[in-house]
Amino acid sequence: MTEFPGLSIAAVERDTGLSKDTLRVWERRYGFPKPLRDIFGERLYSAAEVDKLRCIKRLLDQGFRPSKLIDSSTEELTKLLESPRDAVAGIRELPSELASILDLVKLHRSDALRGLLTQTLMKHGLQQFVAAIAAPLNQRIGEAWMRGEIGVTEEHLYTELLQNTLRSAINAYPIHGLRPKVLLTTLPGEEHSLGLLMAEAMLVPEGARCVSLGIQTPLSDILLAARSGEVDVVALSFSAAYPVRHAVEGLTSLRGLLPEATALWAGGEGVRGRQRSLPNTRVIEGIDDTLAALREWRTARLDN
Amino acid sequence: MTEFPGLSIAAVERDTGLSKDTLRVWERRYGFPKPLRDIFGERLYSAAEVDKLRCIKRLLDQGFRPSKLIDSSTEELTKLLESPRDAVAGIRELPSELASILDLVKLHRSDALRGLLTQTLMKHGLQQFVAAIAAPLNQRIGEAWMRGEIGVTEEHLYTELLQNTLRSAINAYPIHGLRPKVLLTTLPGEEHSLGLLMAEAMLVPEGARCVSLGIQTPLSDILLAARSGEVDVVALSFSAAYPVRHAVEGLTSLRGLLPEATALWAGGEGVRGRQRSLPNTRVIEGIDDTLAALREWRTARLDN
DNA sequence: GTCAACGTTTTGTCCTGGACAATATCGCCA
DNA sequence: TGGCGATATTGTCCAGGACAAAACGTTGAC
Repeated sequence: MTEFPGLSIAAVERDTGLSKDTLRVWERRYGFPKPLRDIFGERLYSAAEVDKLRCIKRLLDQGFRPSKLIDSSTEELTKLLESPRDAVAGIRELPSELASILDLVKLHRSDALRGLLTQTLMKHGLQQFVAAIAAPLNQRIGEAWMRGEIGVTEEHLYTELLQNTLRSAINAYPIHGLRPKVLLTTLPGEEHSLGLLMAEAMLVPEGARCVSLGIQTPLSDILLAARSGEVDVVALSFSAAYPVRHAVEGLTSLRGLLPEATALWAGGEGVRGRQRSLPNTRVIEGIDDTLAALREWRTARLDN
Repeated sequence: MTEFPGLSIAAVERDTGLSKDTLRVWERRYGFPKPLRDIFGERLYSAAEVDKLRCIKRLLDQGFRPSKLIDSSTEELTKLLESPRDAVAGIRELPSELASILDLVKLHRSDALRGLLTQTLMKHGLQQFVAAIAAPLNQRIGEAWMRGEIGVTEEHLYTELLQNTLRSAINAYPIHGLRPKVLLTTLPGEEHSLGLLMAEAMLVPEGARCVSLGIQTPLSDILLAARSGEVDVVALSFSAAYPVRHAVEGLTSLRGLLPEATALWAGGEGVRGRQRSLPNTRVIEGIDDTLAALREWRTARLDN
């Protein structure tokens, strides 16, 4: 490896998501980061500094304040990232925004809805937004549709706009980590993609490397992709509408064909409470449980 | 509607792709843009300024220099954008990027692919990206899939990532204009959503107000939405896989049921060359034709 | 006339250091 | 315990200076 000189401030902005202004003001106030300068006084950030900045950014998104983090070492920060994840499960009463969104859906106020979704996402961060807003909302919308309170149009509109919001946020994450590499998709016949998208939204901020294939990938192609791509986890989503029998059959046969080292996760209403029928498969009970599954995978990997 | 005060510099950066630094230095050097200031001296850009900036950015991407453009009116810039698109921007050497993207798809390099898509989009602007990159690429991928050169996995991966990229860009447009209000969807049975997304991506930068319902909206619900929502145009997308007979039948019956004042557009491979069978429906031949259809609607509206 | 080399202009990005709005945190009192 | 000002923290904005990289224009040799 040739000694690399360092990253420019623009590169660090892209890689960490911290604005140039923020990087400069931190240096002024806290003395970190303290990048070298090139011949002409421009900042050159080291790889170590960028790593630490990435950790800090992630903790920031979880509600920590910069001053509490900036003096810690990268190791301490990493530990903090892994262990005490109550922050996400914490604050749990956001019914006001939830109701507002639901109202806008019923009124077809698509512009306002788009704005409110984005705004709510910004305010709570991606994971909180998914866990506390999007997931409950999906359920409400589904119920309302069953009761005939809302029509197909409203449900479609909501799905589209939520998809835009989530995909924007996912796409904006500068670096999708390394391990585990998670392959996300659904079996043929499953029409719903929101579950997949929500799972991806939970995983990406944790530094998991997500590869989504969207819905309806044939079993043989899932296997092919999992084998050729050095995939650590195959994650499938099943909506309430998916026949349980198909889900269990598909998962069992997939489990038999996948390499033993590859984990298999199954989530969504369609498999809720089916852990007993699915040995060697991790059934994810509710969107929060995604993070638990991830933590389990990581600790298991440390022991080996 | 309440009079909106203006956009902050951060909003304009997101909206136009011009950095804050660039915006400030242009103001200093050229005297444009010259935004108002709020109580506390912060810039507030008007909608007109942002429109002009968008034009300039697009021309910049085509090889013009700022100093030659900055004194022209928005009308002159628009004319420049429309007429000599192929003459000046004869720089149609996009096959290199196209080939790179195709290679990355084949190699499953999802992270690199994501980066390249975003980067290419930034470089060419949303509309150019769709017309010159995304649309041809779709065709290539489709052909390669038919010939067995690529598998389901690759095609799914490509679709997902392109969707992320386009939805991010669409979602980033802060103000979706006012007229025409366009309702985008597909008839039941259509599985492909990329055509819809590309159409939306072409329309949104033109100031059309797009409401997408995603795929597979029943005819009755399309009618309901069109009537209740004061929709000017209903736009449907048909992939090559969609049975022509169904398309023609669906469109004909929809045309009969929609108010006369509501325009009906149909696009995609599935209806290409079918204008003769579809009176009072505007068949959109190719993605570029979307803009022509929009222009027609607007001039027709002026005459009335 | 073509093309390479070199000086000039244009243009985007980076710099410093100051300021302030928005938000979080703390201390107080009911 | 819970509301509510005071205070501290933090991100973003501003001005104006500077310079590297790229585009442009000119010259001269072949």
